[in-house]
Amino acid sequence: MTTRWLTGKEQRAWRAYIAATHLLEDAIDRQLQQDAGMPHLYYSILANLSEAPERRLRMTDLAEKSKITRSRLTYAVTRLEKDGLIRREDCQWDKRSSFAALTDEGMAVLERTAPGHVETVRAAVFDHLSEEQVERLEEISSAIVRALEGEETPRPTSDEVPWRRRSSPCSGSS
Amino acid sequence: MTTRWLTGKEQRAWRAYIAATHLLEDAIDRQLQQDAGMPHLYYSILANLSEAPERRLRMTDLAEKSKITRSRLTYAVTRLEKDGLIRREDCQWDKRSSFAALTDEGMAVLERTAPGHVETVRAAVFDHLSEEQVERLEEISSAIVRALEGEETPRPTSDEVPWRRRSSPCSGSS
DNA sequence: GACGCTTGGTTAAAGTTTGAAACAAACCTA
DNA sequence: TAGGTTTGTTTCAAACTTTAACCAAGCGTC
Repeated sequence: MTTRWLTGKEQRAWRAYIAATHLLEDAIDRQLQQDAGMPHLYYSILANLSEAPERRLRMTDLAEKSKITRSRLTYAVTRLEKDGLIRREDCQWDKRSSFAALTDEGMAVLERTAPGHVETVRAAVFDHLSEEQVERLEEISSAIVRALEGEETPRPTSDEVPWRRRSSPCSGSS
Repeated sequence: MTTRWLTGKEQRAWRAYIAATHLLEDAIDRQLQQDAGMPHLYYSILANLSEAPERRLRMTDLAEKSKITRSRLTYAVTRLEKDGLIRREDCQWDKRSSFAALTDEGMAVLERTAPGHVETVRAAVFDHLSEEQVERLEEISSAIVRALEGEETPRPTSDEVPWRRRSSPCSGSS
């Protein structure tokens, strides 16, 4: 099968995209490291928790929301726990599970540093985009996410299991 | 100064963008690790070299093209040199500099694995975008790059030095 | 209710990245 | 041309990521 190479237009778009994402991640990491003492990933872990019911999530759910592996999350949470920004809690319903819960101090850090973070994102991205471009960015990004979330396990080989992950059982109400 | 928070639209775009870039980098890393035995960054270092005159670049220029720090590049080149895909060469004109040059074996690896890489990029991105969206993606990405390359050194504090990096002196002709 | 499979989470070791500091060659200037 | 500065690169330690086990708790079933 002959390769479907990228067209000139696609190639330009691809290179610009790669450059943009790398520069952007670097810039955000630098800013957050400076102002919050942690890289972007760790910041968004805290942010994810802050939006969850009771400001806590099971490790697996948090990993999924953060799009990272569980082991990577374990390391991050250990570090953030040492810093006093996160607390681990046991799950009553499922003795295997454990929660990561945002502490008050963690919430405080988040509130203190959010403005600077938003400002960085604005300065790097949204201040330079028209409303129409913002919409396109969302469309394009979503298309990529769909394409990549669709495949998940590359080859189930036999029957296509239309398996749905059950929604987390014990992140329920008060 | 009151924070200019992201609008709902911007927030959706931002989250989709973050998710897309992370999933995409992961997918590409997995594929290249599998097929070429190296992560995306290392692959694009080789790719950058393959397009340079004489298939070689000074370390600093290569770092700049690859949008990474020099120390990160040093590590990567050391590894790729061990693998026999890159060779270091001294610079005659400036004894401080050194070149990284793509070996024939490196070129071969690139040629062998490029089709699979392109296929992955297509499957994740371009197969799902209209021509118009590709153009927007390029526009948007370029805007971000401009925003971030513009600032470089955050605060020259005193006078705005409109300093231009001189183009690499010894990546010239044969 | 013991076997086996799956899920939730951690650990250990190897690999990579970062950021600051070290070095050496090149440059500038009095 | 001696002294200080800039530039190109590397080195080192600490932080982070990955990969492949590992353990323990739930689940299914015979």
